[in-house]
Amino acid sequence: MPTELRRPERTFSIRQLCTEFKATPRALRFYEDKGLLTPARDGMNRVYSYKDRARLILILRGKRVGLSLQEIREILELYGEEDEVMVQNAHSLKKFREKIVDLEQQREDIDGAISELRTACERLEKHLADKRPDLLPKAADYDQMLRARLDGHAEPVAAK
Amino acid sequence: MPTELRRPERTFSIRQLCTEFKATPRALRFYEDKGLLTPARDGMNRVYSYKDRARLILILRGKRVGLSLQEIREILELYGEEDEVMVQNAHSLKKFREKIVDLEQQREDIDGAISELRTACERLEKHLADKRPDLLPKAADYDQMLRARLDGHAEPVAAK
DNA sequence: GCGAGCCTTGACGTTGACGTAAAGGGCATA
DNA sequence: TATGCCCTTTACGTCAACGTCAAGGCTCGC
Repeated sequence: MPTELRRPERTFSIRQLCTEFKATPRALRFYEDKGLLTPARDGMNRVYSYKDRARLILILRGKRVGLSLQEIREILELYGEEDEVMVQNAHSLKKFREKIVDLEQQREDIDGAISELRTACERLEKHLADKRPDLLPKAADYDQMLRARLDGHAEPVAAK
Repeated sequence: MPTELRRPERTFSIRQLCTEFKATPRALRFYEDKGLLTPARDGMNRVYSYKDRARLILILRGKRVGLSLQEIREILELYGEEDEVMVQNAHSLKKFREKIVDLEQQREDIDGAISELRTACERLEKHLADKRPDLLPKAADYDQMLRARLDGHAEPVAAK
């Protein structure tokens, strides 16, 4: 086989995906149990396709925004059946619309929480600066941490 | 007593707060157990002050953005002790900063999720328009629903 | 041929955030 | 005085989302 087995038909082992996304095998199997993933098999072993990987990305992001696995599954199912016996999909549509409203609400909540945390931080900082200036951490550290996180995250986690 | 016992010193029963914020008595007692609320007592009964109510609002919002009760408690504690024996608060500061980064990440996730859900909705709508136009819900309904939610929400839930 | 290291399938344990049922007290209205 | 309705505490149950063994199979390298 030639060296070019790059993007298109690549497959992944469970461990590859796990280290790539900082998940655990147990979690991936659990998602499979719940019908969110259905990787192929090579004998006994799971073989994940690029599509599976894409689904996993969606799953993880869904989780981060607070969707239940159940909700995530419903969304994912939409991207497959496309033209199945869908009569009750009017129901799905309604639920999705509601979820959008929820998420917009959540966005506001987050903005609020962020500004509150910022305030709390400022107060703490001032307090510390007054009484225990020795304990003040370097601001630069956080700049660095922030940058580090903003690169990686949902997209492949720095697979070293 | 005069009819004006409005804003300042008002107190609330557990049920009042529950119906106002769509919580359950069990939940409020649970928060108390965990040290997030400490309402006064009238004999055996809990009496919530305006400050307690404010804390409750923060608790509920914290929950909506995915904070654990533990984390929420730490934030709330900051708004009271102000100048206690705080040496390890440098640690809190660090944790809050990290949480801010988390939340900013989460905001991005939500934006992504929203646009994905919108796409999903559009596809579903088109599909339905094609095959089962009879099932299409009226768009106006959602305008209404959206408005209804954007008024109420974290602030008092329409206490009818 | 055998240990290391990957994988598999059960099956039970855990944690957080409550739900739910039991047993009782306090006040009001019929 | 009895019937509700609200409150209380104590205690056990539940649900999601895994974690954590246990027991076993494949395959590589030596």
